[in-house]
Amino acid sequence: MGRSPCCADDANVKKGPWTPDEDQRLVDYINTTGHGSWRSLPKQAGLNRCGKSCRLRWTNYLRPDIKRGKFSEEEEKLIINLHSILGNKWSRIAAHLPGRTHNEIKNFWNTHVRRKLLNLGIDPYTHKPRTDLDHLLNITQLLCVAQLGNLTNPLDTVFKLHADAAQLAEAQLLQNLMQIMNTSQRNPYQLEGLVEQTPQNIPIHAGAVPQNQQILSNSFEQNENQLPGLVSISPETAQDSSTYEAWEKLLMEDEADGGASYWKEILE
DNA sequence: AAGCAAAGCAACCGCCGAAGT
DNA sequence: GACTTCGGCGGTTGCTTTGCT
Repeated sequence: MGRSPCCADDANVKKGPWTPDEDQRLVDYINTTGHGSWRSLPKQAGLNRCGKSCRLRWTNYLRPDIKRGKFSEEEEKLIINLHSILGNKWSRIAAHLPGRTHNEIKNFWNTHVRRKLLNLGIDPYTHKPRTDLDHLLNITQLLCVAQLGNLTNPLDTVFKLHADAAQLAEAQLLQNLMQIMNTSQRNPYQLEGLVEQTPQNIPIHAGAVPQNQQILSNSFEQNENQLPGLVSISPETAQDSSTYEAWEKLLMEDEADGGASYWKEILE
């Protein structure tokens, strides 16, 4: 059924940023009489705004119990943990962070946490290591640099660092490839074998802590010290069979370049 | 100093479910 | 039961600020 757009009947209502005067009017009104019906509030408070806009302004900005300023590390960890359980249920996450609004948390997630996890190679949707092509390409770039270093001056200590990084990346890549092959043995181009377990699919029972609740609390350390398991790529980065096509291309190019295939060697 | 791009954030939009009629 | 109203939520937009060249 849905509902008609808020205040569609009144095209004259003001939109955009709130002025300090409007804020004051809204705060004064709510402090003296309470918000009551949001739809009728603007008229009674002398505001040329729609009720929805007033509610949003109050709940996201003017409420006296709102905590403003930077998120602490504890808050960040809590958000990541809760997101791994609840998914994009911002209001439910906000309920666990006193003084924080769902809008604030959502923005914080989209601007800080999401990028941070992506940089760490963690899929912000599944909270597990990424296997999408972009991420893998970063690893291959790292490998290329390391290979180049070995060719120009194999004894140089600087390049030893590259080599170490390359070993790590290679191992991770190898594991990912192995798992891709294992999960799609019948047809290497088939993605159905990859089981996607999104946070939304995980049932939440009172008192029962889902197994993956602990994932994020130590995923940073996990990412540093051990090779993570494989998960499917996130919806936003999903490239279906193109990922495999890219791999096929890489293998073919590799073979064409040097006779003895470097990638084939790794795979074998 | 100017121009541009990226990041940050407030606010809007449209949908959903609950409650009321 | 059908319909309307309302509050709430998540996704998205677009303006402002910041950082870089």
